[in-house]
Amino acid sequence: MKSCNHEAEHEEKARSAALNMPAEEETARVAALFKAISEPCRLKILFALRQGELCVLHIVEAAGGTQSAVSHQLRLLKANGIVRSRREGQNIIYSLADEHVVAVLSLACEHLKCRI
Amino acid sequence: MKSCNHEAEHEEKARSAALNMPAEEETARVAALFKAISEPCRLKILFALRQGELCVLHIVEAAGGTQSAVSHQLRLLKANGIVRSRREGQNIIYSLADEHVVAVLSLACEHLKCRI
DNA sequence: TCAATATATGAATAACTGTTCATATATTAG
DNA sequence: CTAATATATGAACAGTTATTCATATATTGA
Repeated sequence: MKSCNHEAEHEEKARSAALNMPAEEETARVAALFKAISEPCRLKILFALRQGELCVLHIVEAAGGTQSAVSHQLRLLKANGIVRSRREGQNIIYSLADEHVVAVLSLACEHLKCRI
Repeated sequence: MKSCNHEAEHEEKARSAALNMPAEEETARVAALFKAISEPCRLKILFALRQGELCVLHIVEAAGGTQSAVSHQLRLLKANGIVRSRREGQNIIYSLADEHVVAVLSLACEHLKCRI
């Protein structure tokens, strides 16, 4: 495998890109955040939570799917610090974890021309 | 499965969330876009392309991995409208497809405090 | 304490995805 | 035309992930 022989300008870009490539760990962390909204099932859950905090059954109503499937996804989202939860009587109330998450969802909404 | 009996405010939110939930197809489309940057291997490729257009081997240099793996990922990215390509002699030159993609990557960079 | 409700979770399965290896295609130089 | 270079791609495999089913736990009301 040999480096292709474009104009030097391109070589320059390649070097620059390699140099500026973020650290492995950072890349993985951001990738994980985006992964949360890269599956429709989770994206819907997070969209629902943009309305404000919701209990599990209300999330199920809004986002669809079975209680079990939603619960599994919520656990995953929580494990990745994307949602948080608190108990209120019989219910567990979920909400978006931080502004980081809100910002990413806002961008998604812009792309969707979302009216939320 | 019965609707939980929170305050009416919560019921309201659930209805609103269900009502404002984007269409299945739109959700899938956005999910696909974010999916592209939800795996380190692709995220690196896209970061490299923020420098400007690059041929495959230069992408390999910058993002790592084998030529074959990168080529497979490029095909996937192109199929999803995230990168585009043009031939220039022996080389195929790739670039980010549109401002949509640039915006998403910028957000990722902000989260990373990326200096690109 | 007992029944009902809300939520979580382990195990199994099915579907999906990334990588590798070998090979094919396309372009250019000689 | 031939050799070398650049890129693409099919098949196989491994790893990951979403869903389902059954069941467990926790809370409340009677």
